Amino acid sequence: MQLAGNARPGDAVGNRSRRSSGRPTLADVASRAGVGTITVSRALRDPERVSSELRERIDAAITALGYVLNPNARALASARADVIGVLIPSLTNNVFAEVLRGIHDGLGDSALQIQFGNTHYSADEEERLLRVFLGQRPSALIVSGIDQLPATRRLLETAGCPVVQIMETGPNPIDMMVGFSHFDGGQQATEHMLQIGCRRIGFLGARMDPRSQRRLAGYRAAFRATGVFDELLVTTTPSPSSVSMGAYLFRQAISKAPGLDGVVCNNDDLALGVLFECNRQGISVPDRICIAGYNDLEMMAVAYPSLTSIRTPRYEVGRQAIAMIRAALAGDRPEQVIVDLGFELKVRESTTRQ
Amino acid sequence: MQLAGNARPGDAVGNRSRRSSGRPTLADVASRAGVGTITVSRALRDPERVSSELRERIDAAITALGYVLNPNARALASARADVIGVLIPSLTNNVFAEVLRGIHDGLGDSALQIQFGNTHYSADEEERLLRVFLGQRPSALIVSGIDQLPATRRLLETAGCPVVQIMETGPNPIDMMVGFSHFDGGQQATEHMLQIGCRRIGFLGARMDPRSQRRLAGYRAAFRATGVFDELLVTTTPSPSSVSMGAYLFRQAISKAPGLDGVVCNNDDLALGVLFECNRQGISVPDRICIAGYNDLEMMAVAYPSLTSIRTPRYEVGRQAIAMIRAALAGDRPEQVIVDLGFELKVRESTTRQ
DNA sequence: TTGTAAGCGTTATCAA
DNA sequence: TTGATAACGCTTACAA
Repeated sequence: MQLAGNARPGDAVGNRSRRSSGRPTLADVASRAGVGTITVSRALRDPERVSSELRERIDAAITALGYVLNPNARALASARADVIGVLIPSLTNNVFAEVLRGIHDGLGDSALQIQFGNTHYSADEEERLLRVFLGQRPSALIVSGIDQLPATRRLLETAGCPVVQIMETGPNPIDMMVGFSHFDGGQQATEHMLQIGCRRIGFLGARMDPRSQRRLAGYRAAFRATGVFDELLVTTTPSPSSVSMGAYLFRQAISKAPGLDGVVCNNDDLALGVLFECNRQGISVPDRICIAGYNDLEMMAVAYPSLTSIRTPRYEVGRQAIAMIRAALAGDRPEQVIVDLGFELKVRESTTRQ
Repeated sequence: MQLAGNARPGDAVGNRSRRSSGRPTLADVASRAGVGTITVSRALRDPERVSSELRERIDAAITALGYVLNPNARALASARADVIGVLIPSLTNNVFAEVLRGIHDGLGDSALQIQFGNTHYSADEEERLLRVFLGQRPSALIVSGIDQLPATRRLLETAGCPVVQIMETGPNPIDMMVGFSHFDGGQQATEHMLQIGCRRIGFLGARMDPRSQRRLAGYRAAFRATGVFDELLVTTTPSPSSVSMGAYLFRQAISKAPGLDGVVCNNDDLALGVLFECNRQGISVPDRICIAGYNDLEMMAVAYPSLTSIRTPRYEVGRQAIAMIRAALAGDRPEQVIVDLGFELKVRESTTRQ
């Protein structure tokens, strides 16, 4: 990396205008290697198509010059940026942070970059960001959930690139989908509690975005088969989810729904808050109150008592989304465009009664 | 937005080559408004410098055409991308997720975009990503911590754009710095425990990145003044931090350091794990063991007993970093290039003895 | 397999 | 204040 010594090859110094960035360009590499610029371009994109002799000379020149390709010039010339636009509703929600981690890991050594947008759970903001992203002609797009606005959906349908809806599955994919059923998760957690003998099972929910709504719907469905339902058992808030919100909602629930003997929570933060509040009030878990969370964050298994939860494959969702995009970009679009990664009910001490 | 109807103005259809993306360009806007392209460009960048009459015609044309500026072309022509490169060590660590949130919020309506890189706590990966970022000629760079490799530091010093080191402060800023002292945090938490009467205070640490090391150093320093130190009190692991790791480290600590009566934890996840383990083993908190965490995540105040922690201004660090960058980009570089945002010891039940 | 010429859509330069 | 022209660094189209 003799950047200082000869970043500017002799034959180019004179030509270099004041506008130049001063960094070596493809042309610099080409002239140093004694080949045409297009050959260097090809050597970079598809080494197979360049003779091994030239390839070696080019590689040497690149190393000597410390050359780095200018992605803006590439994007401009090819009318296509090596960028995947990712729209997710929250950064601080651990669940989406793990999706993002899966996406990054899925990228591996590919040249693709992630352009990330935080919609703050707003469909309007999602559409606004999408328009910005589209201006860059991204290679692919990832959006969260399946409840896009009609106009957003139209934009995505005509985006001219692979689109993956993540975290949920449903009937009408825009293009591809990777996720799991939130309805089933809510239902299964509730059925499990009914099975172990709970009768007055509350539902605690915060934020209540579309996925939360479907978990709630699943909870209601579980009662239709077995239990006796009471609207007072449901306690929700549009406010963001947090551990303290879990404690707060539980206080509300227990005061308005007499005989409460279990709570199905919208997510793990709420569940942890419920556990703490039970500890504080001296309410025994699981003897008097059973608790179930959603997502199965790492802490659930360690809590005392350990907390039952629905394990969701969020990291895998990110990886799978990228895998499908890379396949589509490589020309072989996956046959299965709707991938349901499922979930797993992790039964722990908080719903285990002797 | 009559995109469908006349996205391609009549006078441009014939000229448009097959390479074109099909989207309206600056030239399309210009010809529709009856002005030169450069005038449209100016109207976009600095409306003040264009007469109000032309500005109106241009705005009308932009709306009619549904024009969106091509950032790649802009970056290529100006040799400068409206991108801020952000290098942080982890995505799933809640602390950095909040820094990122602060950064995003600090951006507000500015045209700046974030390009994010995950170093996975590796200095080599940091340098590799930095080289990639530098290829895009970013408007500014944000890096985590103050322990860059010498070569990384040199790259940053010659990057030719504002650079902010975040999450820590120290003596030799590359350019600017926003953070707080981890040494002081570790020291203050430990001194607090010594004050309330603990004598055998353990230190639990995971990951042990440079910031963790300095917290540990602060912990040691607290003993120098008051307590009697014993190397057996320190239990660390290079493995990532987690709640279960907290429980695990505590089991180790209590078995090797007889008489342990308090633990200062590297972060809140570990502290929560300690609390759960104490619950599990029937060890009373704070009567027999006092606990302190680090960062003061939201759950700490809700836990039962509530957990003492060092409140760190991570969201504010992100906002402040962007504020300093925007100021520098606007031409008035902050006078104070090292900003120490401080921290606050939050004393709670886990270190409150009657 | 390699090269030439002509863009890609914007902005810097210089002139009017 | 406005505009014509030439970059910016790369890739597509076409030719050899």
